[in-house]
Amino acid sequence: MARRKVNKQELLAAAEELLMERGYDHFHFRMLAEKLEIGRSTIYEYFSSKEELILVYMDQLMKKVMNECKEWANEAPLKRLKGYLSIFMKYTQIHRMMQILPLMVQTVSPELETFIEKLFQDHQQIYDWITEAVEEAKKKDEIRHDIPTQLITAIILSTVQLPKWMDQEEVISGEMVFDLLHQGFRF
Amino acid sequence: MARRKVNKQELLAAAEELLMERGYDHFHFRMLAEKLEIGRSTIYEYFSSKEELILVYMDQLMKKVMNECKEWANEAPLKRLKGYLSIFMKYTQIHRMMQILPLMVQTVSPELETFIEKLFQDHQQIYDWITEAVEEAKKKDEIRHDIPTQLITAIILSTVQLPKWMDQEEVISGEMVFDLLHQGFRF
Amino acid sequence: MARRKVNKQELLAAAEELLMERGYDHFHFRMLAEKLEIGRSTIYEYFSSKEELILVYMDQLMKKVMNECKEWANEAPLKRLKGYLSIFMKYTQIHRMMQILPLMVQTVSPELETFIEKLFQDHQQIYDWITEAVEEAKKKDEIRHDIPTQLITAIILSTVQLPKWMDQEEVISGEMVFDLLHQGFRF
Amino acid sequence: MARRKVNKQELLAAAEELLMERGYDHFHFRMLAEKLEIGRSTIYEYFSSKEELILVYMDQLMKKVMNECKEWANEAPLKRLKGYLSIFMKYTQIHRMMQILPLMVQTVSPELETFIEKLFQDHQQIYDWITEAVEEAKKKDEIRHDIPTQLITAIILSTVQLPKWMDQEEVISGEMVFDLLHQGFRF
DNA sequence: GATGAATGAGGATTCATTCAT
DNA sequence: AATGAATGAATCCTCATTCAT
Repeated sequence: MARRKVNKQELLAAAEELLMERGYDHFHFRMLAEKLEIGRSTIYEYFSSKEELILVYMDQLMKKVMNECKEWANEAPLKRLKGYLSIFMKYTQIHRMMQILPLMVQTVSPELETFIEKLFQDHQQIYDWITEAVEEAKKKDEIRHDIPTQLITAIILSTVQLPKWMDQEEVISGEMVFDLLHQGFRF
Repeated sequence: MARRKVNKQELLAAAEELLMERGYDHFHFRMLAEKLEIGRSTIYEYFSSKEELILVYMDQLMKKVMNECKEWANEAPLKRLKGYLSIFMKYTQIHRMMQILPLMVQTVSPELETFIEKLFQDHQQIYDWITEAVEEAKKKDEIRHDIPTQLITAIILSTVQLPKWMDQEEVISGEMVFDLLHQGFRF
Repeated sequence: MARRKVNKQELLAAAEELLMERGYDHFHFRMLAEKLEIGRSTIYEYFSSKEELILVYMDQLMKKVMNECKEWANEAPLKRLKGYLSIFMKYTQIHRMMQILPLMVQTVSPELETFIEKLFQDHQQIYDWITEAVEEAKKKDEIRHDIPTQLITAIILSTVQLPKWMDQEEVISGEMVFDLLHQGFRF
Repeated sequence: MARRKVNKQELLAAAEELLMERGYDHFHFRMLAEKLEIGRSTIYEYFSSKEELILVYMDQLMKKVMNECKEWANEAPLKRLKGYLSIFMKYTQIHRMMQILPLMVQTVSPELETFIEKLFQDHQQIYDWITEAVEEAKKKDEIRHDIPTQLITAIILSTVQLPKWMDQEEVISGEMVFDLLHQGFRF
């Protein structure tokens, strides 16, 4: 009776909030429907299953991150790494997402499996971009050779969730984190 | 009928495995019972609810981590940090656990709320130990003053999940990660 | 927007196909709409409910069968029976329909109940025509008196579904089935 | 609170009644649960899905029919046919069942598909037994050679639903139907 | 203790149907 | 006349939990 009008983006935005607040499995269509004040079944006009909605959401998120990463593609390797790092710190959700993904593989319908694979590939792509930058930097003797590339890549990726570990709303710039990793915290 | 003897520890160990494999929400008593070849209802002889089991598991894990941390209490601050870091890398599960915890607050029965609070306090305790060590080190001019203590603490805590980001079985020592954070990756 | 013109007959024809393919309960308006490439809600311009559509379809089918039956009305009883039999074998759908009908009684809205009754009456009418023919034939000593009229009627009606039991495309003439029932299969 | 005790057979028996009364798709677990005065979810302790329950029911029915058929295996062909015919008239449900089966193929999970195939094979088996009997009888010149075996088989199978076409409770013996098919209804 | 059996509460989905354009 | 969008009611199913033995 009440509300007549939703669209995919609105749904995805509301879903993102809930997904972050409550986590993957505490995320129900009932909640989503209540939040938007629409009927539960309305959601099925836009997404054919809960899984599909989540995957579409993840896909959009991934696309945004990848596009931002691409903007740094032509920069010098260290600058590029700094850029990546700032991006990751901005999209904290990605980390949760990559934890959820493997769990979904078990539940999901075959049609959606391709989707999941694509997301894994995208993630791998990002991983590879970092690796490349690190290796270029090593070639230019800008990064120590005695630290495995993998470890550097991993530590940069793990900044994704730095904000979670910090007290509340304290804002930390990518700049500063990069500096910490680059120079070390030694005096 | 008297199928098998079990005990709390066995239950907790099996629960840990499942919890790590399938995540909090795909963790069911049915699986747990099957894994141990016991009746589902038997579990209730040991834990009065699923939540309780999980919280007890978390508590034990936390205790282990805290005890290992205490062993380093009298070391010099930098050495202590290195020690902490190695511990965190060993107990990757802690990270997942700290993600689950806030979700549980919403669901849990009042009696267990105290339990959750205690876990948060424990976590805070660990956080404080790191903070202390960082600050001592700063006082001794062993750590740069221009980096917020909070950020250093956070980055040390976030190593907890480094192994997750790394290619499969590649083993990274706490030593090396500490060195990376300490000296930086610059050439 | 003005996607396509449809009319009642087109709808009924498409409905028949689906009804035969998928059965009463797997018959959905969504399918019907897709098949005709029209909007789902458009169907409601022609039929006020799913039940109504099905009943109208049945009614038309019944009318066709009855009309064909009437064409044999003035023939000699045995010839008439042979005629009926050929008709029934042609309209296999009738059998399914008569199975569905009793199920609908339970679900249908009061306005449509009259409709259903009418269909039952039509069916009864056909039944009566056969009965009449059988009895006339008995009177003329063309049919054995020791077999209950009811049984003969029933067996003639049951030929309706003979084609279903036969291997795929094998065509059997009404002529031959009548001969089988008439002479028996004994050598 | 109320009733504590059901078993598979009780469930299957109740299911049969409902299945016959309401048809395949108007058959819900809610009804079944209400009929037995048990909780709906209790049914899932015995059958992992609605489809499974129905298939198990069908399987049992088929087994009964086949066993009764086997009892006639050593009789002379005509007597055997008479036997079969009586059996089919007794198990009217089989006809409905064979109509439902093809519809289920589309809905059912892969594990149950094997089940369905088996049922089809069983049905084919029965079909083959009739065919054999007819052919033996033909060889002995007890059945006319000018009627296709297939047709005779089909007409015998179709007796399965004779009772449905007859007025209410009027009982017709297999004996009599066989006689009708054997001698024909001609005077 | 240990268990099998029963269940309620809650979530995902489907589908006929309504309604504003 | 035709439709897209929204929805409620009904269904299947899962799972933590209880209870009698």
